[in-house]
Order: sequence, then structure tokens, then C-alpha cells
Amino acid sequence: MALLDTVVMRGLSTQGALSAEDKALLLGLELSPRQMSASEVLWLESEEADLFCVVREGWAYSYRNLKNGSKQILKFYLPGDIIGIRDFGFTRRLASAAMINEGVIYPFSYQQLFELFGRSNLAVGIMATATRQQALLSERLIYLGKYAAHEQLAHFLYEIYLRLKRIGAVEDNSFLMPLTQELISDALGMSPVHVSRTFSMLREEGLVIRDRQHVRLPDPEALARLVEFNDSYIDELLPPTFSEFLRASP
Amino acid sequence: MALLDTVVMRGLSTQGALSAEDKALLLGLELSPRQMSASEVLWLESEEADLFCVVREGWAYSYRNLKNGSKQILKFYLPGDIIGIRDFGFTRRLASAAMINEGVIYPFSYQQLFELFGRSNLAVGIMATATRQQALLSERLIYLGKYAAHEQLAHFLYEIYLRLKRIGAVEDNSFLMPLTQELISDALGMSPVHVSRTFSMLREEGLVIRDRQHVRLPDPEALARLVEFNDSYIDELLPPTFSEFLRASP
DNA sequence: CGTCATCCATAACCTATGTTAAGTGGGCAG
DNA sequence: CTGCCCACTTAACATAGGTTATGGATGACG
Repeated sequence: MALLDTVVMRGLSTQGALSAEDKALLLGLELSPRQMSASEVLWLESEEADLFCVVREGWAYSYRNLKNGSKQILKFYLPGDIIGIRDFGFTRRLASAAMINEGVIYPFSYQQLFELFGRSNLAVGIMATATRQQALLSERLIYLGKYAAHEQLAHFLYEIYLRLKRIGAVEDNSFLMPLTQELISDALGMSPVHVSRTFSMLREEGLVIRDRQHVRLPDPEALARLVEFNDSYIDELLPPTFSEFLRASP
Repeated sequence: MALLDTVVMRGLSTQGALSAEDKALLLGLELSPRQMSASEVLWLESEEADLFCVVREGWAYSYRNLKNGSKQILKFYLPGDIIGIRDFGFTRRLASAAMINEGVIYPFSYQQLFELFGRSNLAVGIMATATRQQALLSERLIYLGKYAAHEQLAHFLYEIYLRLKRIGAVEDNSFLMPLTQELISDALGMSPVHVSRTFSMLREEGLVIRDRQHVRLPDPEALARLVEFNDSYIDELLPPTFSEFLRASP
């Protein structure tokens, strides 16, 4: 009943939207439950992503190990939560996941999720669940921040750089950025004054040249190293398994 | 070509997964482009969510106004980005959105997205896009944080309280929380020592009673007021339009 | 061509939070 | 019962970043 409890009870089935076939599909997904001990790792960052889990008993969490030795926890998972949806659509895990105390989980493969998408309008329900979960994460993360200001700003600029490069809006390591320092400060959660200070710092180190809206990164690689940028989340290509599925179905 | 450019070109179509019918469906989505002036608002937080937009020209951003008068920007949208997917599955907008400079956007209704889900495996592509976008957001937000420690902790505890209550794990305003202060510190991006200090503060104000893993919130409402908790993102019910769609399709 | 509004830089000062360290108390092993 | 370990508390000190203030560019507009 794991999936039924989570995805369904709290959304679709209570609103009478599930056919008998849909319900059978869901129940068919239930493989063997797995007993987990305290602190047991579900998966590590950058491992291949091919399944997700419903937490049945116990608490779990997903996290990233940061280069300064600390770790940033992204989310705590309580009984009934689905863990691993964040990575759906990526080839590799974006974060590690582990149990907190002992418990029970139900693993499901992405392949099984594909079946659902292909055969029923459960897609909408699943998608809504994913979106909800991400929204939860977002809410939580609004309150966070463990990096120093110059690392935050460097990370921010490098992300913009990559995204603009993808759409061909970068030329000679330069691009146009129509943001005031006040907007940047609202995005990074720091004061406008400190954004200015930090820009000065990066300029003195030769990492960022900026004149009004014109930004130039003389050495993008140096910036990337400074912030240990994980660019897998920018990469827009779907994993091979996705292409196979999409080609195979009608 | 807006949708084809964004969603598809960078994922599905480059991998040959789109049928002619799929492409026709996508092109059929293209309503009238809309010219936007600088600073023009797309929508405000808590307005009804019924469409999303593809940014064609110009930059936009989504944000939340915080109770302390500042605002937190969640994401900047560049040409080609889809704005509004975050709210898909919710009745109301979780954040406001506005243009930065002038530009052009293509609005699409959620209804049209439903059609896609029902008729083709584009669902997978769209879903992957949404997940990517949320992951991007997450990456960015890892670096954030604009609230004081006692507000962060209060928000955190209240969220756990609501989530546990939903699964019937709260009794008499008390619940079991198997987290060490160190785990909490990793989640909130503050030092373990400061977590302890902050717990002491909340205890002295009579907001949180805690003994090891046992937590009691004598007055949950007071906590909620302290953090202006927006509980719409916890609520798991799907919007009415979703139920209608799900009931109507086979 | 002058005026004004923005945006930005820099400085002086203040505060929340990090850091380091020492002490307390409960639970578990022997 | 004894003693150790672990989670926690509290205190003293250090610092990144917030706040307030001032002045200097730049561009819009009369």
C-alpha cells in the first residue's frame, strides 16, 4: 500500500480519479520492502539514478557534502514521503541519501514509473507529487546558506554564465546581465552593500570584470574551481534510458 | 517555435523521440506572444495558478515578499526558460513573478498541458524539464538564507509538526523527532552551538518544549505567526481543475 | 547644458552568528 | 555501582556581514 498511501490517498483516489486498472498498476509496483538500519546509505551523490523509494518507517534525509567539509541537508523524509524523485530525469544522483534511524523502505525503479506514464493519467498525479516535493524543498531552502559571500556570488555568476552560454548569449567570455546589485542581493540573501563589496573583491582577484550590465569572466574555469560547480544540473540532455523509452513507445 | 525551442529541442527532439503528431501538438500550443514592459508583473503570490509562460526575450524573476519587508528572489528566468511550472499542481501561486527588462513571453494554459499528458509521452519530457528546473532552484537556494536563526528554527519545527500531523504522528501537540542538533544544524546551515542557543531562546519564550527526541509545541499557532508560515505548500489536495480533468479522461 | 534620479563604491560602526572550550547529565557497558 | 561516551548547554571571544551614511559616476530629461 505504500504508493497508494502516498501518491494516491493524498491526492487522486480521495477525489475518485483512479480506475481499478490504475490501482492494480500501483499495487503491481510493490516489490519487496527493505529493512534499513540506522545511518544506512540509500545512495551517494553522482551514483547512477535508476530508482526511487517510498519511506515506510523511520526518517531519512538527502544531503550534499560541501567542499569546506560540512554537509548541507536538503530535506528530511518522513514516513510516506517519496525519496529520489528529485533525480528523475537525470543520469546521476544530485545528492546523497541516508536513513536517520532504522526503518523500512519500498524501492521502485524508474522503468516502472515509465510504465505508469505510458498507460494512465497517473502521470499527472505523480508529477504533482514531484512538484509539491520540490516546492517543499524550496520553502526550506529559502532559509538556508552556508557559503561565504564571495563563493555565493561566484557561484551565481558562473551559473548565469553557463545558462547564457547554452543559448548562445556569451561571446568572448562576456555577456549582458540586466540586474542591479539590489536584485542580486535579494537573490543571494545578502545586503546590497555587501554585494558591492564582494564584486570589488572578485574584481581585485581578476575573476570578474564588470561595467554596468556588461560582465566578463576572464577565466571561467578559475571561477568554477572556486565554487566546485556541479554542472550536471545545467546539462539538459536526458539520460539514455529516457531516450530508449521514448523511442520504444508508440 | 517557442515551446519546441525550449522544452523539446534540448531534450526530446534532439534524440529523435518526437512523432509528427507530438510536434503538431506542441506547435498548436502557441498562442499569441505577449509584449511585456520592464518591471511588469506576470502574477502575484496566491493568485490563481492556471498558466505558465515561456520567456522569449528579456529576463524575468520569481520572488516572495518576506514579512521583514525584504524580498527573496527564487530564480531568474532567461530567454528560453519556462516560468510557472513550479505552481503546477497547486491552486494558487507560491511566488510572484515579474519581468526585469522588457521582453516577450508566450503564455500557455495548464489545460493545454493536460492535453499533452493525456495524448503523448511528452509527459516524460515535460516532467523532466520541471524536475530540472526545480533542481536548478535547489542548487541556487543552497546558498541562501535571510532569516534570523530563531525564525529559521521555528519555521523548521513548525513544518515538521505539520507534516507529522498529516500522517497522524502528533498527539497533544507532541511528537517524536529523531534528529540530533547537529543534523538540524546541517539542515539549517548554522552551527550546532547556535542551534542549542536558539532552542534555549524558544524554550524561554514558551514556544518549544524539548526533551531529547520528544518535542512539544504548547502553542503551534504562536509559532506559525512568528514565521508567517505559508501552509499552502503542505496541503496535499489537488486543485479542482485537476480532479475534473482526471475524472473526464478515460 | 544643467538637473535629477539611479546605481554603485567605500568607510565606520554594530550585531548575529561562528569558534573554541569547558562543564553537565543521561544512558549504557562492565 | 562505576565510569565512559555522547548529546547538549553555556560562556568568552572572533569575525563576516548588516546598517547607515556619504560621495561619485552615469544616463534621462527638460
